[in-house]
Amino acid sequence: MAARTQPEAAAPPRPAGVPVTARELARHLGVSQSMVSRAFSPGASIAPEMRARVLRAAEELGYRPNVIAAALSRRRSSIVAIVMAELTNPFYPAVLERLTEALQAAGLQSLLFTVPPGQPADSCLPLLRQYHVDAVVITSASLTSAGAEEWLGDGRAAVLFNRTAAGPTPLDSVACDNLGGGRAAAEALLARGCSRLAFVAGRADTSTSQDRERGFHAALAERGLLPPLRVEAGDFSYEAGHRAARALAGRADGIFFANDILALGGLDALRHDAGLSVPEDVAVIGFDDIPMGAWPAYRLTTLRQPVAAMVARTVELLRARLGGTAGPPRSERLPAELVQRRSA
Amino acid sequence: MAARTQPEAAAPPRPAGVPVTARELARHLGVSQSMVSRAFSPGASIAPEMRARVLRAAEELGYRPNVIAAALSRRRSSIVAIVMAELTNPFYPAVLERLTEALQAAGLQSLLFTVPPGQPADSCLPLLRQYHVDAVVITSASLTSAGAEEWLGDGRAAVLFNRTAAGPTPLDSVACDNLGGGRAAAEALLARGCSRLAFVAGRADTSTSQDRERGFHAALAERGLLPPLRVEAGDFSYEAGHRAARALAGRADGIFFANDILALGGLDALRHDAGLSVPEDVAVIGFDDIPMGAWPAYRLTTLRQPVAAMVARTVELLRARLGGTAGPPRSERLPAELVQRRSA
DNA sequence: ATCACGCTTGCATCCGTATGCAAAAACGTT
DNA sequence: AACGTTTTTGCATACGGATGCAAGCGTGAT
Repeated sequence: MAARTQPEAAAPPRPAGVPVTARELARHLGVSQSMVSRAFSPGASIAPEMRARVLRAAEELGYRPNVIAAALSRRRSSIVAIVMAELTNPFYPAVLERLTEALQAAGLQSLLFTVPPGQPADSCLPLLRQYHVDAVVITSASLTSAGAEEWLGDGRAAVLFNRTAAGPTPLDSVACDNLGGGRAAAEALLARGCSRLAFVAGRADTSTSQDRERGFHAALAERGLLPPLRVEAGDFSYEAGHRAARALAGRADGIFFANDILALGGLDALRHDAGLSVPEDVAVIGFDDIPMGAWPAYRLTTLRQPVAAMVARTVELLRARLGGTAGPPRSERLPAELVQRRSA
Repeated sequence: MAARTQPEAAAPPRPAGVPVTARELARHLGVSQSMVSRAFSPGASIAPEMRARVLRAAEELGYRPNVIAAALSRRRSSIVAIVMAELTNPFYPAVLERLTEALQAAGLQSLLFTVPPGQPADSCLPLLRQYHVDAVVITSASLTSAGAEEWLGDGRAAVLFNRTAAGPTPLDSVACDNLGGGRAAAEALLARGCSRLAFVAGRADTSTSQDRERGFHAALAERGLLPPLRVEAGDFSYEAGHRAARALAGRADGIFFANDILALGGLDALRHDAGLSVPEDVAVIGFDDIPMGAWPAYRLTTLRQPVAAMVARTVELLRARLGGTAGPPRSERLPAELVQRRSA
């Protein structure tokens, strides 16, 4: 206690930019460095008054624990890797923004990795290991099962976002109910009286495209209808949607695109290239609900992914895993919501 | 050398997921841990054969230096923070993607921070300090001069991307020649024969909006023309552009929007709300060249920012600063290119 | 009053790598 | 062959905090 008022024995005025360390703070308070450490560890064995005293002094001296050192010692970095491809699809930046915010709010930081579209996220694993990230959120890409097993070795978590793994997997995943969304799309088109339906697939190897297609098919099959026409765009891009729609012009009166960016490309092709009017000649439905779909030039009917809820669930899952609350891998499916606009 | 063939004295089969350390690798080779460290430090004092031997063994055993430990020891993390706001403006995800790639290629990782639009990046500084990031790239946000001075204390670098600081500043910045772009916009509109020009500002406190406006004004002033009408959208968003254009409908025959996302909103307002045709009744020019501007629904004439070059320059600047190649702060200005499409 | 027990605290050590310094080895010179 | 240089190598320690363990303290029960 005396230490508070005693002048520090030759405390050198620290140069700006050199951070205060726990040891220095401890010396200043006349306590041990352990106490400083414990003051900042929730649940540690420390008297409430001591903690308050340390925290107050930390505030005064501008002490902040060095996360790097903590990571080394605790073998936990509080860093979450976000692996993304397709940042050019506007759906993902929105996800990224919210995810980063949610992680920051949970005391975690986001290290961003990008992979070329279509590649599995496996190529990032060595880097992730090097950076000792605690967890990884993989979105717009997937992980091979070999990669998954390699990763989930010890206490490290992984969540697939907007993707599901094929077959049994040890990975958690959060996505929206793509099957249900596909059905809803079919129902909406049928309700409009469309009779010649078509589906435009994105990348054929993605669970999103596959599930949406399966739901779409299932709804038709239940009504005893023929399966829809099918075009594979090959890619989740405006240009791919544009090409796909040109191939369908005149052959369908209701098109369900695997996502919005495809649908926007499709809409433009139908209107500007094929000279058709939407929704009179052909109805169009997309998936995601990206902002541009709502613009007057498009007024795209679509299925909205509950991004906020998906992000929240993702962070919850991560924290549970990191906290050691094990349990079997979970596959969360949040419902998609039909947003009726002009295009259908 | 003998160690290579001698069986390890009771080397426990390491559990999967626990990484090999430099010490273990060293023991395996019968050399000191320092040698392993030096084998991985370019320019360190080590015999070429020794380095080769260590690297080969590292490959075999799957050793990768622990970046966290290295960061602690060297007081350098090889992590660059990217501070962003406005991820919903499609220009920035594109920047982010390329920046991350370029940094990865330079052996740096990107830690992503988001700040609310309009806020200075200062609120991130404590976190940046905690994470001991080496450098920060600030885009779609700025830093107060107090924040800048605080940050540039010791060896830490900062680059403003697509922003310039007001007044003298110790910060490097990379942006495109917004003034020149503004002039080019004016010239293009005048060349079309527009006589009632208008400028739509974004956030008034951003250097991008200000410089583009100043260039636009300057070109008009040089020709002895009156200054343009001016509307302040208040925000770089589609909706803001929409509102601004409605206010201008009928009062201008050539509008320069501070960026593309504003211009797209404006275009839709002019066409769908005001019933005007573009470019017949009113010509429109944007800035950035986001992908959507090229879509058939818009065909927006715009000024293209040389993103790839800007990113490359940014990474160069960062590396120079981190390498200690000091020099006075630089302000890089890369030329914008007029992309002629239908809207003007 | 005595003892057992629980809560606080400090001590010592560890996390995995980098690096200054001194010892050792390799090389060139006269 | 002896000696001065220049490389290479190993040793020891620092980086900043976390944590198991034992010592110190205060409490209640007997």
